[in-house]
Amino acid sequence: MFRQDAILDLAFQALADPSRRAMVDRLIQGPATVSDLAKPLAMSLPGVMQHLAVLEASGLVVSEKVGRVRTCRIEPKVLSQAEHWIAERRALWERRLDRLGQFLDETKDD
Amino acid sequence: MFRQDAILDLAFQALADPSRRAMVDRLIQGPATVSDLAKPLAMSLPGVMQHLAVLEASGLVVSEKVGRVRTCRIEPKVLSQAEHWIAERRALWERRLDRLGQFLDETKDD
DNA sequence: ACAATACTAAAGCATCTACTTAAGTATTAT
DNA sequence: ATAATACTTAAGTAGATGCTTTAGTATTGT
Repeated sequence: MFRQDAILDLAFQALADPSRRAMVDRLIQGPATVSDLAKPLAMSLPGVMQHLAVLEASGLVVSEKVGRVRTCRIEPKVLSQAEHWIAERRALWERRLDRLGQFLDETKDD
Repeated sequence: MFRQDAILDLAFQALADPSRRAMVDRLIQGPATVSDLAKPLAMSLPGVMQHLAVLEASGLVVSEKVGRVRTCRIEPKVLSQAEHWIAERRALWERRLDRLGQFLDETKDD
C-alpha cells in the first residue's frame, strides 16, 4: 500500500511529540475514549483530537465511534515496524564493531 | 542531563525524515564525511548540514573536524533509548493480550 | 422536550521545518 | 601565490505543526 519510508516518516513523526507518546502509553493499557485520553493532558479537546488524527494517520492507533463515544486502541503493527527499523540498524552497528574488534585482534601482532 | 522525554522528542523527530534516516543508514556502515553523506541526497550541501545539525542535536550522531574535513559517526546510545521506549510498550501490550487471553480461557465455561 | 455529554469542524495564529541561493572561511594541492 | 576543496553562515520562503477559541452536531439522561 504505502512505501515503508512513508510509514516510518509518519510513525516517527507521531512519536516525536510527548502528548502523543502519553496517549500511546495510555492506550497500551487498553482502549480509551477521546475524553479519557484528554483528561491527563493540559490541552483543549480539539487539541487532543488533532493529536489523535496524527496517531491515526500514522496507523499507530485506530478508533471507532459508537453512539457519541469514540473508542481508541493501539494497532501494534506500525509500532513493530518502527522498532524493527531501529533494531536492524543497531544490529548492523554491533556486527560492524565485532568485525572491527576481530580485525584488531588478528592484526595486533604486527 | 536532559529529561528522557526531551531526548525522545529529538530522537524521533530526527528519525522522522527520510534524508536523515538515509544519513543514519550510511553512518551505520562506518564514519563518513559531510560530502560522503551529501552525495546520495538530491539536496544542496547546506541542506545536508542542517540535517546533520538535527542529528547532532538529537545525540544520534557526533562529528569532529580535522583540517577542512568533518567526519561524522553514529552514537548508538540514543538509538537504543528510542528502541527501548518502543520495545517496552510492545512488551506491555503483549503482556496485556496474554492476560486477556488467560482471562477468556478461565471464564469460557460460564 | 430540554439539558448535558461527547465529540467535531473551522478558522486563526505563532512557530518550526526543510529547503533554497549567495557569499563567506579555512585548508590543502599545484 | 593561486586555485580548488570542504565545509559554514546568513537570509529568505513556502508549507507544516501545535495549539487556541468559537460554534457547531449527534446522542443520551431527566
